[in-house]
Amino acid sequence: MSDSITVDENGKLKCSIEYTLGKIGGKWKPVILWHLAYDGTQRYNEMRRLLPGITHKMLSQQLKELEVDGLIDRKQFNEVPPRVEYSISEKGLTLKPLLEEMHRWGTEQWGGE
Amino acid sequence: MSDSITVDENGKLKCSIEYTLGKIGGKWKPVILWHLAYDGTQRYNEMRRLLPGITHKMLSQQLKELEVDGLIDRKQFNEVPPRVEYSISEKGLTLKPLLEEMHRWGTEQWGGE
DNA sequence: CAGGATCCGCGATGATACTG
DNA sequence: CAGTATCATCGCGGATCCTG
Repeated sequence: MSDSITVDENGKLKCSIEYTLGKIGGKWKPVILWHLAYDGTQRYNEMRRLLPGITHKMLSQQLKELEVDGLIDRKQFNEVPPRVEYSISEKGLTLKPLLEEMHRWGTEQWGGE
Repeated sequence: MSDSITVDENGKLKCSIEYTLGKIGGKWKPVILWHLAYDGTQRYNEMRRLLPGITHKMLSQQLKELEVDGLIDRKQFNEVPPRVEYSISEKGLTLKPLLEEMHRWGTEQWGGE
């Protein structure tokens, strides 16, 4: 059973795995989604604490992309001081099995080498 | 339920999801593993055909890393011309649920936006 | 055929300063 | 507090040539 391959608007070949990688690939997104899915709603600075090593720029950039892709929700309160809460979206919840598999495999293999 | 966080030898924080990303993260590895897992054993040049757009360097590099990590097997035949066959390993097979989830999610979401 | 070695550009990422 | 803007850097990945 091979994957179905198609061609995108730029002539680049894509398969559904590449599509998934495009949405949640990279160093931070799976971890961000994991925290929001299993630790629940978080404020911006709380996210920073959950992701040691991430920079301001990366965090806001990744959050923005995830929001644009509809995988997380952003709720802004117009208070002083400002407050913004991030949470997993309905669509983001469909990633739970994938995130769980990533977590399970990592936990299982860790140290087994 | 939060992920357990530990510290690696360099002082960098890692969780099991980051561990997984370290092993199969990146642009090519999941797709390579997918083909070997579902299309079966492939020769080097067959892999190239299955991965349109990948360069020589990237393919051999990724294959080498996957082999070192024990996720794929490399079988070399000392013939002329040379022949090398790559296949998914026992350990690599444990990634099947993860690969299937990546494939399933990508297929499901594709076009749904 | 199956790769290794080398050079190099650019996008991803980081550091820092600034703002509503 | 929750970002944005700007500049610097670093290494991923591509192009090319070479080899057993």
